Amino acid sequence: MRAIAVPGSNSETTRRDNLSALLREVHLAGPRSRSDLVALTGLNRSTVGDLVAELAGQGLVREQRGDSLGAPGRPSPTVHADSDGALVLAVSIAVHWLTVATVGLGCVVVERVRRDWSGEPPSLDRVLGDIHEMSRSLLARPGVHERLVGVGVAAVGPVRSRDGYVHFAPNLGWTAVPMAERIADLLDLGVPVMVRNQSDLGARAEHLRGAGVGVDDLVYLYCDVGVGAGIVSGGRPLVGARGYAGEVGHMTVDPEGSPCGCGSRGCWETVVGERALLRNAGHDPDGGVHEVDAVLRSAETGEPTAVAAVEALARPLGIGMAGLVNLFDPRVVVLGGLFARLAPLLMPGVETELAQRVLSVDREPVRVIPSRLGEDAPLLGAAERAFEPLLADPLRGFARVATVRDGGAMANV
Amino acid sequence: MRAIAVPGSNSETTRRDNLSALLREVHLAGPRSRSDLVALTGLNRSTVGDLVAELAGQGLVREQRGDSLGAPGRPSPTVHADSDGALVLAVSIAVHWLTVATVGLGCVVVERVRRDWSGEPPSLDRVLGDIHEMSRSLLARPGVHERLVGVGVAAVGPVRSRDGYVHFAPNLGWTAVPMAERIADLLDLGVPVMVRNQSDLGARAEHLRGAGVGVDDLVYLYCDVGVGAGIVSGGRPLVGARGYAGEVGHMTVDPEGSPCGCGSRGCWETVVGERALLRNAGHDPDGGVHEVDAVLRSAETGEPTAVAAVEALARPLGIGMAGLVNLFDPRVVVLGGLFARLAPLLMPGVETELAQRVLSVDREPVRVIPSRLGEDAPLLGAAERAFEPLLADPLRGFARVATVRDGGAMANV
DNA sequence: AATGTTTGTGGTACGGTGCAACAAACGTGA
DNA sequence: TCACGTTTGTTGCACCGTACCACAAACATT
Repeated sequence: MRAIAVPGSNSETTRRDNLSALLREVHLAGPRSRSDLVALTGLNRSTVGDLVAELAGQGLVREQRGDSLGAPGRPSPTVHADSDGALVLAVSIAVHWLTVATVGLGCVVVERVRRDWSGEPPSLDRVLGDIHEMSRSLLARPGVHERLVGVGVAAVGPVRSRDGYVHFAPNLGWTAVPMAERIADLLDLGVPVMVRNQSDLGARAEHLRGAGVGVDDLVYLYCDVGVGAGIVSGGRPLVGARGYAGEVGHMTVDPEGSPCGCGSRGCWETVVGERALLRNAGHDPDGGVHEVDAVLRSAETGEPTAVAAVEALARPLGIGMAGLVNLFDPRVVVLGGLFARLAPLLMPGVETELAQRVLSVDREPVRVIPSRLGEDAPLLGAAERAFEPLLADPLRGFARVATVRDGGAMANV
Repeated sequence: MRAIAVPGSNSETTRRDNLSALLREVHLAGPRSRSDLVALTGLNRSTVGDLVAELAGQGLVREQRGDSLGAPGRPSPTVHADSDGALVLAVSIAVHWLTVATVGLGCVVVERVRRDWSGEPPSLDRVLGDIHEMSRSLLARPGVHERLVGVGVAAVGPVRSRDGYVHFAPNLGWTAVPMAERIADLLDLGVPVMVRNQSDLGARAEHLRGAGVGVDDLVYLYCDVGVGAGIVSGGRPLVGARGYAGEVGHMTVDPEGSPCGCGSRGCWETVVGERALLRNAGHDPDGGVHEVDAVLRSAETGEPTAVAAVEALARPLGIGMAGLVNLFDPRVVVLGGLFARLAPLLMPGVETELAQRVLSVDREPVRVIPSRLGEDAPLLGAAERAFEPLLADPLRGFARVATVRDGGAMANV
């Protein structure tokens, strides 16, 4: 017989779902009066009072005397997420830098540390060592351990969602890294470690707290060195069967094009990625962040070859983006990473291709906008992902787990 | 304040969800013993008994004495969906033909009528007239009206899910058709009329009852005259902000390619669609179904130019498919419509491109398989879509609606 | 200061599922 | 043929969660 299709509901699931809805609301949307929560959920006043009291008892939310804003009637107390009530450790691994932060409920960054790498891409051991060291200083603060509910990691390359395994990261030269397991062993915290692709987490952050708030269908295009996308469709992240969805960088755009690090040729990434920009500008394609900065500064001053190098990305970017728009029908495309920095120079060329190639149905044109969270998007997305089990079940979120590498049931969330 | 994010749960929603889970199970998976339902849902024996009794009271399911299959213990009665308990009218509009059917719960086709068009594509009025006439004979059967819960329509071209509006259908020469409204006015049945794109509905049918049963992540590639895709991700259909997701036919594959009916140029559809096949074979690109049959028969006998014409589709098909696989990370790609008929000849070339261009992470290779439902897929998907409101809320499914054009809350299901 | 409005609070009612005991229906083995 | 173990339906009751109602508290208005 088939596995459980839809597990049945009972009073426990009802309670859990309602607690989850309230905690998620104050976590994502900020402080809310209790009467607002009544209106939002449609639940009864007494029920909301009871639920909020339970969340407050767990230390997850706090209530403050409501201030009357000139309205008649008894003021409703304000409920807000307690940023000390639960914490996560968020890690963002990029090709050129590493960020580690402790983040409190409500997505409040408590403390953050960043380390830049220059020259050659760092080895895996170097990165793991840095994560270890930087985390230790953050976790040493009093009370942090007790309130820690998870670790979220944004990684370069395709990540298998089931167990946070990174099969390869061509732009870092890594292969076969059981990333979640390595980090879990390293930190030994007894909380779940969730590893996801940086683009997927960037999309999550922009959707929940950035340029895509309130937009349930968006495509987030991210360029670190390679190019990836995170897709939110119907308010849910698109993950795919194993977690590899969104690998737009390796769509073939020219069957006879240049070889790509992935083994194929003519991948989109070879014509719109960081290396393509540097090559266009006559710089060393592997020059890294400093060379990119140099090209950007030149382009901003109007230096012709630099401007031309940037603008040469616009057409293939626009053509590929048009395909993505036809595929996903998003309301918004958010440009992240390098694309966000290049946005002013890229937009005219991109818009030209979109106008020509997006299926012109009745819709208002797709809005293409730069990221609002910038380089922090993957980090904040990692934090949000780590909070997810607590938000889904506020009473069990603190349970220490035996298996610390992701969670089967929550693999595709 | 923001709109309701997550409506609260109470005992009513619990009851509704559990009734829905049971009805959906017997509708989709066929007859189930009550003890199976207990195991599947995790609900208590008494609860399942009560729920089944309520569904039986509504005439939606029936119980039969269970036959003991040599196992000890009291036999559990078999619960099966009552195919007379609820009916939908399913309509499938293709470029070359039209099918109308009444379909009972459990997706039992009660009666079906098909009409082929030859020569020029039919006018909108002709099609609507045929739908009217064919439906009337099906609906004239005694008892049909009372048990009818909805109308599902598979249409050519992008369909706006909110209201079933077809902005244009280039392969039929239609523009600006409020299809759901037109059909609702035509039939005047007082039940919701849901119009969706044929590829989206084909994907739904293959997912629920065809080649993709049990596969929660699949891409369904459908070729009627144009090329479209229906995507199921995480068990849910991908719809996009307005319902236009999956328009793969108009991804640019050659920026300088031939012009397409959509106004752009170099669209995928121009190199892998029906017209491309006929052009490759030296036939009239607009020759329609008879010319296609002629090419297929020649190819099957090994006639070289016909074989070459088919095989010439394989490479661009494989390249584009590789991009889709990288984007969606499906477990299965289902070939529908013309692609299913061409599958044996196309597969070698397609597999070559996939092997080269799909990001070779640890996954087992994507399986590319032909449709199991063939030309019926969009029809059955339309039926499934029409059953959805009943399955989601078995007690209210029979309520006659004032607004018969789709449903706001269920627009993106 | 009186009044109307809005909201929190506490007690009770209602609905849904879970549980335990019993009965029914089967196969097995003496 | 009958006693026994096993599995499952059935029934009455307990438990849990939310809804409802009445009342009190806290505000603005007049």
